[in-house]
Amino acid sequence: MVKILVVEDDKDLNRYAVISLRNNGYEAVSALDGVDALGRLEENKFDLILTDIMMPRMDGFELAESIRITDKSTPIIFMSAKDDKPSKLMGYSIGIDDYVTKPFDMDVLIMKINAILRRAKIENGKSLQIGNFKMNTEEHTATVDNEEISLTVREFDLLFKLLSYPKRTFTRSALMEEFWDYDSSATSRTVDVYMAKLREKTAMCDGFEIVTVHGLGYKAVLK
Amino acid sequence: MVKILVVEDDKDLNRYAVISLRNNGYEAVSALDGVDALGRLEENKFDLILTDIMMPRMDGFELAESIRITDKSTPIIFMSAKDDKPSKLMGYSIGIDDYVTKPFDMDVLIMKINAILRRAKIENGKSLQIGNFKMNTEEHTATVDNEEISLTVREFDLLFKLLSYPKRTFTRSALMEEFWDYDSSATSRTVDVYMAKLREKTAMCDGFEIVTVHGLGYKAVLK
DNA sequence: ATTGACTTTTACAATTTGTTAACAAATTAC
DNA sequence: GTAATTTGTTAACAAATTGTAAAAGTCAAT
Repeated sequence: MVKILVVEDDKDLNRYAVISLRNNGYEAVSALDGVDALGRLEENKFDLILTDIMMPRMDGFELAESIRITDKSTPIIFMSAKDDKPSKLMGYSIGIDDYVTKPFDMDVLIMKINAILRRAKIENGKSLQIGNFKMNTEEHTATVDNEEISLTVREFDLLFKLLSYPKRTFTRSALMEEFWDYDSSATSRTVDVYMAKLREKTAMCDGFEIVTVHGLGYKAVLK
Repeated sequence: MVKILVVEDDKDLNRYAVISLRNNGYEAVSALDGVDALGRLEENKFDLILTDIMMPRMDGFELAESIRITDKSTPIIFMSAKDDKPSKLMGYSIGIDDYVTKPFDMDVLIMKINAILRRAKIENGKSLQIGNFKMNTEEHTATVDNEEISLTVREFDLLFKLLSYPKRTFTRSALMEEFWDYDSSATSRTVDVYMAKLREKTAMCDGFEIVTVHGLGYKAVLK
């Protein structure tokens, strides 16, 4: 599930944005100003940040700058009543991804978010087909030659991730960071066990193969 | 040099965009309509496409759709006098990255382009090509004439480092400090063994050579 | 409480990689 | 030119990583 942080001091607008995002299949969390937002960011990892510019305590510029110090990649979209050029240029120079002026159309904003997430390669679940193998995140199903194979949640997540980025190598720790609880004490060897299970379960797949990158991790390779 | 294709039938605006982009350090090529654009795209690879919507022969929607059939990744920005919502939604659903309405401010457009290109680059890992040899850190692959050669993590790291700074000499201790654990007790002679292995594995490469700098260390030299 | 599905750990074998030592070859210092 | 030093190369051994099966742990549903 894609997580979006909505930072906006106008409670009505905040609520409207959060609800619209949820209706569009996103997980949305609200924050009322920059300071509040930084707190949320410490607790959770978000896939995108949608923030107002003018806010009490800490404004959008300061927030974006503060985020970009440590995090160069999480997409940031500014929303503001200000349609002035200096604000836009300022935002872009800090490293934001887009800018919408209030009042904005929610449908267009959703599309912008989709476009940016697609570019950032954080897609909101979908289906995937490689050779005779299909996966669907909404139904949580996986089939080989239209024959369903049962995968546990972990297996599903890991396989979907690997297949979403074929050829790209993932370290065990990267995978665990993504799919295991922050405080999980599981050994990284656990990943190996899952890979063995996945290899067994996907043995009949003709389109890909799970390859070990010795000393690093695993990757899916198309064939 | 980043190459941008400007597709716009209004010759004055086309020229203005091309010149502005060039002034901002981009290489810009102009096309007058969708058909013309597809022709340019066959000749050349572009890093971004900036296109009008309403054009004779083939409009922006058809062009974007046609591009997205084979190419899911090159960023596309629509520019149009139409500020209507259906056009925007239509564009985003085809898979464009952004939308600017005419008359647009060139400075803001430049910033948008920068933001999108930054995002598009973060997406693909660092890669490197020298002659018939390619390396990709994300995939952790190395190929000579598109034939994959297997490198261990150490070999990969060392080679990538040398090739990232051709002609620059690295001492054994500098390399070990970078790629070995700080408490590693390995002799610096170990590096020599790696260089021997790398020379053997990259013997077929026509673009570079690993050269010993007697008394100092090693460097990659382009040829 | 028991079952059953799933997750995690453990242990050991198999495999791959890293390191060293030895000697040959090349380079430099004298 | 010769000795001293540095580098190239190889192969053997040590160390680390990975595969796998089985045991143990967890947790929710009955």
